[in-house]
Amino acid sequence: MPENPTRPVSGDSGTGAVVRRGRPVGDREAKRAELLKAAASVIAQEGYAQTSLRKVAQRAGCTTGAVTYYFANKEELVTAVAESRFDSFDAMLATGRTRPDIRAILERWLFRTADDPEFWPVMSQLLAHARYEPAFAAVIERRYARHRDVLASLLATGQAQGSVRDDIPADLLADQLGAIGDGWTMMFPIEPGRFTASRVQALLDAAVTLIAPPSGAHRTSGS
Amino acid sequence: MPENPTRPVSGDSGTGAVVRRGRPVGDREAKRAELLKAAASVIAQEGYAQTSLRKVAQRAGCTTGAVTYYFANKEELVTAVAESRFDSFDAMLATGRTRPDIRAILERWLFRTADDPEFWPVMSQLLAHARYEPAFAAVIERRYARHRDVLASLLATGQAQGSVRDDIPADLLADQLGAIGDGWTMMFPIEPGRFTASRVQALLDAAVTLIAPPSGAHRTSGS
Amino acid sequence: MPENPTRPVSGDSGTGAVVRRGRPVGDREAKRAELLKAAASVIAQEGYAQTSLRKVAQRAGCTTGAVTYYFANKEELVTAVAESRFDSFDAMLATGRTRPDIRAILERWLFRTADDPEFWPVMSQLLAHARYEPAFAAVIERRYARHRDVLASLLATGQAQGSVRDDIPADLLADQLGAIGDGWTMMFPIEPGRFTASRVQALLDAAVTLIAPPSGAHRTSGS
Amino acid sequence: MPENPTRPVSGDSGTGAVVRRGRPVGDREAKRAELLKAAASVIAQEGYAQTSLRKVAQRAGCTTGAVTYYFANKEELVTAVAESRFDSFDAMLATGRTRPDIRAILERWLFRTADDPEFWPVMSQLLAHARYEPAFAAVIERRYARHRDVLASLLATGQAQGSVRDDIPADLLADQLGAIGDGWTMMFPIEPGRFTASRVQALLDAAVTLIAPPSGAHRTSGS
DNA sequence: GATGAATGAGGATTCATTCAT
DNA sequence: TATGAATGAATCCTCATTCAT
Repeated sequence: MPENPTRPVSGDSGTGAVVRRGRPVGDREAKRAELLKAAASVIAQEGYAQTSLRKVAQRAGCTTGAVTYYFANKEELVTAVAESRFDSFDAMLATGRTRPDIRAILERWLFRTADDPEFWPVMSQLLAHARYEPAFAAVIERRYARHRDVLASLLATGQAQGSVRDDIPADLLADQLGAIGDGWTMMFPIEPGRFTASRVQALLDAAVTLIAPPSGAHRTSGS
Repeated sequence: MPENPTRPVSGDSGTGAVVRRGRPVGDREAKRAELLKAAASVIAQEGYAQTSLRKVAQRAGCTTGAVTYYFANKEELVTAVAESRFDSFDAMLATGRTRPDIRAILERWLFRTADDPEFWPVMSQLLAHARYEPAFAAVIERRYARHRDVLASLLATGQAQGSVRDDIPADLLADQLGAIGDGWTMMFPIEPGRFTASRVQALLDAAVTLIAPPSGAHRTSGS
Repeated sequence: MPENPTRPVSGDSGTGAVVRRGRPVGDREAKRAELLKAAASVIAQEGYAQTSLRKVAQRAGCTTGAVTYYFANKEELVTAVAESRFDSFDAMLATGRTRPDIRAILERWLFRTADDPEFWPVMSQLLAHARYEPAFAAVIERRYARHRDVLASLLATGQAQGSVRDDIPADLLADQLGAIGDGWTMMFPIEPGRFTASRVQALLDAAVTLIAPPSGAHRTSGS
Repeated sequence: MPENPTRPVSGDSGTGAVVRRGRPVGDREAKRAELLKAAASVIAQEGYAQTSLRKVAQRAGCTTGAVTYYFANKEELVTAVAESRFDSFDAMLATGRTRPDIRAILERWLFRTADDPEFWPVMSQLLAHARYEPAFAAVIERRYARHRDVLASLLATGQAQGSVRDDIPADLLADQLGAIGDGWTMMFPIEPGRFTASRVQALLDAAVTLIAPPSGAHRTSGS
């Protein structure tokens, strides 16, 4: 009988690369990552309510027994999916952290879809379900708080440099931008047609203008 | 074990109406509204994924058969719930339309919870599920488009009057505010503790400041 | 009220095999055959319209879940029943093929009940339902065509040997005999009392006389 | 409360014409005939297993209450459908009874579809279900016995006139022809494509040849 | 370590029937 | 006379979970 598989994964497991350190065979983490990928895929394509362990197993090309072997139960699987998504989001934010270009960061923040088209659908499903799965809500709360802190300190830096308006505290600005990101996360899967490239650019310009210092305001164009 | 089906049920169903076999007064719409209320309540408290017709029936104090009598299937029920929620939101917006105070409108818009504490949870569940129920996504799209138009024209009026910044087109501003509202709709059920009255006021102030004309910017306080 | 699902079931399921949770010996085909037998039995005794997966499960001494585990859905189960019936009919025809006695063959063909008293009722139910289950009609068509071919070639041989009238093409004779078999298949379950042994013998004699060469006609006696 | 509606209809009600004698309004029999037609139509198109009172009511353009008002229960409705089908079959046979042309009679007997394309499907469904509905089997038995008698006496007449072979008793011949008719009744709905006009003619010729006196045998052609 | 057979509760939906109006 | 609201059991099917192998 395996050791209790309830131990959460804390490594970066969201980039799709299979992590292989030490023993290269029978890698438990690799198998878990594989299942997480399959689970995220099912959630994105079928919706949380229609996600079943059976479908995840089929997508991963294994048996139902394997899923419950690697994850104690459904809740644990879903929670792990959430963790891995946040990992991948964190990795995305970390990229190019060298030059803190506020526009580039916002772009990644608000339209976090570049490399992973399933990111938005998955996150919207997880967010919606968080309220009803306490262990799961905890993950969201913890990770979101961290994100808000990162974003707030980024904005504070911007305010100190004069590139961000300082008539609103950085933490409130971070909350507003976070809410905008969440709002788009929800709407994008429903109305993808409304989010053309040019519309996204215009929305981004508008967001930058909103948080720019008053003197730096510049006219943006609608779609 | 089922009860003898020939014995008429005479218990109180909760609304004070006595439930009987046979043909009661045919107030079809009232009964539908009652069921919609029950459905919304279940969705809010249990989440969409855990909502079943059986639970809705129990909450409404009737049998499952009664639910499927009034609504052809689950999809129809849920879609009707969505419509009714939008109706109540529209009614809320219409109230006090006489003086278009931008702050009051935003308050109602972004924190649409005053009279209906279940509004946010229900909407967040419906939004999340819209993608996977086409008939349902159609309702969302149609209603949201209307809302955005209303908000955009409101903001355009504000721009003409000088109370709203005009360096961003009204439709883009409306989109941003809509996204903020959706974002909070999602987060509020997950982290209600974060949305204290004072924090909500601060967020509202910040939002007003964001869309105010540059010259009218005024310092807001964080939480 | 359901029993505690953690307690393993240990009762005898009727066939002598002890039913247990977990992974038993994986004799998939044997279990399927067992379920098919149960299904045929239910169809024969209750009629297709009153056949449910639950009844099949009860007859087989297992749970409904087990049935849907071995057969994706009802249609697949019923189709498999049809195939297995045809298999058994084919096997019956093949028996004693050594001496092609036309009367013995007809007897087996028209009164295919010798070893399996449920054969007629099952076939009549399946036949009647075939029209409304395409996947199922396909099985019937394919198998019936083969049977007609076998019968026609048999009759052609008889014609060549002079034991079968040759003023009617063999394929038409085969169709007529096939129709007679189907007709009796339908009527036997409804009026079993009419099919006494002597009446069956008389019908068989009459059928043989019908297809005998004119010169070989001999007087048969009624019931 | 209406009088007990269990009294069976015994008039000719199968030609589709609405019977109106005496009081022309509120004609109970007319309404029943209308419902019977709807029921037969549903049985033919959906199959017995998929026939529900609701569907019958929809097809007839009335409420479910109306159906249970005119027929005590489903069994009574179905039994009445059977009676009406036999009525229409009897009427068909009675037509042109003046000159007892054996071939014309057989044609009507075996291919009773000329004026009512739903006749075969309905009869095949009713036949298949008869075994499991005693009240219903009784109707079948009684009516079939009458038909066999009619056919047997017809054949006996033919034998006396020398137009039918007399080496097989008339009652056995009638049974065989009846079985052929039933067999085709079953197969026609499943494989309509096999029953082309020319094939039907060939089958008919073959049947006539089968029962013709040995000396009168003539070569028929296959399809 | 990993499988997959089996479970049984619960899912949505359909149904024949009842009966107050 | 005729309606249609309401019932509750039964339908097929899916599910997370268990566990002998």
